[in-house]
Amino acid sequence: MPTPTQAELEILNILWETGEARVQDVHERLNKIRPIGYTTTLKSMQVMAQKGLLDRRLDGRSHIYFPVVQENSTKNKLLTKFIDNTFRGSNSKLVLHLLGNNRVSKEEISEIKAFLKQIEDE
Amino acid sequence: MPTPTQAELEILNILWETGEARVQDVHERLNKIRPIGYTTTLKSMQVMAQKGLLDRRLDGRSHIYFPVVQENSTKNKLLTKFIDNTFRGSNSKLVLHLLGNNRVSKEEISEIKAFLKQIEDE
DNA sequence: TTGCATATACGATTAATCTCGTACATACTC
DNA sequence: GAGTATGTACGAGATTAATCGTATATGCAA
Repeated sequence: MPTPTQAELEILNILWETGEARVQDVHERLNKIRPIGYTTTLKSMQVMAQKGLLDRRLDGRSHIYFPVVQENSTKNKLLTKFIDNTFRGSNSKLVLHLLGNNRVSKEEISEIKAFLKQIEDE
Repeated sequence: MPTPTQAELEILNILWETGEARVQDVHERLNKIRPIGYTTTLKSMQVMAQKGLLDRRLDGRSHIYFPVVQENSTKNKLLTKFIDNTFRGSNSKLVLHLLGNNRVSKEEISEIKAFLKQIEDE
């Protein structure tokens, strides 16, 4: 299972959210964020299908694409790799760095606390 | 201030730890982790100096390199970018994902809790 | 002074990613 | 049927990152 590149992850994020979509739909959403050509989006999705990240089915003249790889495991891989590279594999270093330096909202801190409590209870 | 690439970050991590080092020293440490040619390390460090990530001074026939960019702010940038790309900018999503899926040791969880408490007390 | 060890400098190559142009095919409309 | 809109397929260019070979310089030892 290959890991997605930057641009591919953007597409996956859209498809994980919508479940499935035509190239046109994906392209419209991408294009709202940054200028990008239609054939660029198309090509990316074709490559992704070829890599096994996506699959597709015919619908009239066009294809409908959907993710093959799971959001959870994919992001986990990316996260692990990032932590290895940047924080030498230390999970807590990452979290402390985040909490200590970035502006993390109170809501976010509450969420984290609640989650820790939940883990604790198990 | 440019952000370091993958390979550059490896070098920075060494230099942040040691403060400064000769190419030879950096190369030895890199080479323990993965096979890499001496001139590759050298070239990377030259490029980094040229980019402003490192600076250097002469010491006999060789150069001694040291970081210009700070560890904290550099990792913060990388982290922010990663969260934007992977978790659409949500800090808590990242943390919940991490705690929920990766194996995080009890020690690490304790560290995180202690840090949260510390923040709370402010 | 010859030769080896240790440096630097610099160019070139390779690979991956991202990008888009162009060529086609197909369907719908006038 | 001609023209337009909407698709796909495919190849090729641009950029960036990473790698290493080769050419040189310099100091030291035999």
